[in-house]
Amino acid sequence: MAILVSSVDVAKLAGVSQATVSRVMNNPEKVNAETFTKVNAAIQELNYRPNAAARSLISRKSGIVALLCGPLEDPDNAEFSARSIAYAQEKGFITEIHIQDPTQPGTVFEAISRSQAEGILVGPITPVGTGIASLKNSGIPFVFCGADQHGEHRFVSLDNAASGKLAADYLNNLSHTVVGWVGGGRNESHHGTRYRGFLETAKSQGMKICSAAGAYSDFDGVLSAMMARKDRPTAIAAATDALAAQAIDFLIAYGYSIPEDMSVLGIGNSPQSAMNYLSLTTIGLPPDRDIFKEAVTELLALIHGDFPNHSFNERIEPELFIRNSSAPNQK
Amino acid sequence: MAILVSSVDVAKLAGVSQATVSRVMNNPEKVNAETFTKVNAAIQELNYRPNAAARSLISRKSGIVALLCGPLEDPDNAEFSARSIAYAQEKGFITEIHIQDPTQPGTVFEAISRSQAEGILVGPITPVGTGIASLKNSGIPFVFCGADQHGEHRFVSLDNAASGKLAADYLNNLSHTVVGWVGGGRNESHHGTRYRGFLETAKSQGMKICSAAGAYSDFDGVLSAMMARKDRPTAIAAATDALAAQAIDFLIAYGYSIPEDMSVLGIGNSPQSAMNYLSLTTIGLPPDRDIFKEAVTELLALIHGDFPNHSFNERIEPELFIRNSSAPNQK
DNA sequence: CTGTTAGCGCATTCAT
DNA sequence: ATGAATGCGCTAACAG
Repeated sequence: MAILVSSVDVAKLAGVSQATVSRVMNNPEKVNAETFTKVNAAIQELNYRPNAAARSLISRKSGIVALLCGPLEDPDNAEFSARSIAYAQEKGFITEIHIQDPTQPGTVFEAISRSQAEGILVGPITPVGTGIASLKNSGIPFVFCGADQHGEHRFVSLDNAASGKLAADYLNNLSHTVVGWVGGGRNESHHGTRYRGFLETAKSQGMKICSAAGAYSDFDGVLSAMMARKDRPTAIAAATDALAAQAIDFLIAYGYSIPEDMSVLGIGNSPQSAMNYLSLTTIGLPPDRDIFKEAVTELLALIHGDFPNHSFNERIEPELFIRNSSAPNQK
Repeated sequence: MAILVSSVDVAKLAGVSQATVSRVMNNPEKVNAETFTKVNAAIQELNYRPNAAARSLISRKSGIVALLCGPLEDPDNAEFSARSIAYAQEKGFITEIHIQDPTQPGTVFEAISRSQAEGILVGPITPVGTGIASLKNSGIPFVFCGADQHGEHRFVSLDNAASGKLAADYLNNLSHTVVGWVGGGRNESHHGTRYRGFLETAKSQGMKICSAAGAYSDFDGVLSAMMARKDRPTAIAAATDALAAQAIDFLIAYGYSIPEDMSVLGIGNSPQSAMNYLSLTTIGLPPDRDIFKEAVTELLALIHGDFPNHSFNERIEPELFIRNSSAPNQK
């Protein structure tokens, strides 16, 4: 923010009042043609740029929306921000990003509550009660997108519990009776919800579950422990496609063939999962649903004061995308 | 930005002057203990948050750095922003992102020049002369990271020309004489530089080059055209790992085995390339170099007014990472 | 059509 | 230690 020249400087050089400079910037039609060119010349000469802070101090609008999500190294977070930013920018908003530190999930809420943002888009995060309360108290409108929603807030998301159920049902249909789960240890709310949906259904069908509290950091150790068991699983379901991909990476390194030796199932239907070198069977949104666009649209409507009272609770039924990482149990 | 309550409101409730409220926020040690608690109580009660716009209007500091890069669907851009944002946030800065629309590469520079940002980090983009000039004129300090640098600006980047040369040399050593190139048609400056380095070296070694102006959108058509030739290549080099991965995806779909039928080589040494299901031979930075951290550090030093005159021109020698997507030519 | 005036919310003198 | 006054750069009445 290097403001070297103010509208007063321009006014002096152009020999007009500061208000006229302001008019040239905002209401050009309400100013005489020759003064307009005169002022514009001064603007060019001094390379004048209006101070955004002063503007928003008056208008109470910053033109900024805030994004809140986990580290962008996680492909789910990357996709969330990529898509949301694109839509917001399309609508004329600048986006500022706040990354939640998994080791201190609470701190980010303070900064975001103090920000100049006109609205907040909450992506996949580790929920913190006081943090959500802080958001609410800030008075800034917010919408959840992708993560599970806690409390009575607006949200749009894949039905995570149903996705877990679908994963269990699918593996059960393939006759897998001992199955692993990867991702249960992560704090993101939607991971847990997916796991609970999976666990519940799998248990009700008499399947045996090896759960692994897998973080990205110690993935190999976690999966080693799972596969070292005498009754090792014949299939692994993961909370996300990225975790499923990591599982495949591990299994290849340890000599397994996919899907002959092991079936692997993801959740998310990420672009990556469709690539032929991965070809991951996964569970995700119907292709015609774009939750990122829907979330941004809702948030901007809130910012503009439209439909302040209409409800926005979109929990979307998942679909199964069968590819080459899964097969019937051979044993 | 929903400011419901100002420092004046707090002052009234606490029975003090507005200046005292300000002191409580910024110089707590310079205020009596009991007035401090009294004011704090009022702050809590009214849920007061200082207005960031008013603050930066006075201090001329926004605590914001701007990022400029291409669409985050490109993994290179995603990595750039992921890493940069993390470092900036670590240092107490909020990051706002500006995405360059490849179809209108010039427009983004206007918005970014007007932003409140204290500094700009320029990532992989399509360079536009007037845009760069606009950045310079804004008076906001900026640093290039990853992309090729144009003019006498501060930058840190892989040596893109040398990377292209290294790619050609490596394929030549593997006895490939007819080789394809993917990515030459993209506008990002570093893609072009990689291509020129590749082309020059390949030609000097008598190799035959099939260049494909590949965009992400019509990738299949472009690669089909290349592989339909009678003298189809035995190896393909790509401007980025992501393009190389797409090439592999295509080749698998068309029945090729990697590397038996075709060698594929990327540039970037992305995290993805090391995964066993891809195992992409690639060219990238030495593992001990972190250009994102270096760029952010340099930018913050500029913002803080440190070393205003020291040079920052880091063009880094590439390394070769041999994995399983490449093999000697069998023909 | 243009100039004058009055704040937006806050930090910072200067008095007291 | 605290209050009154000033101004950051700008927009929005209000006069003329």
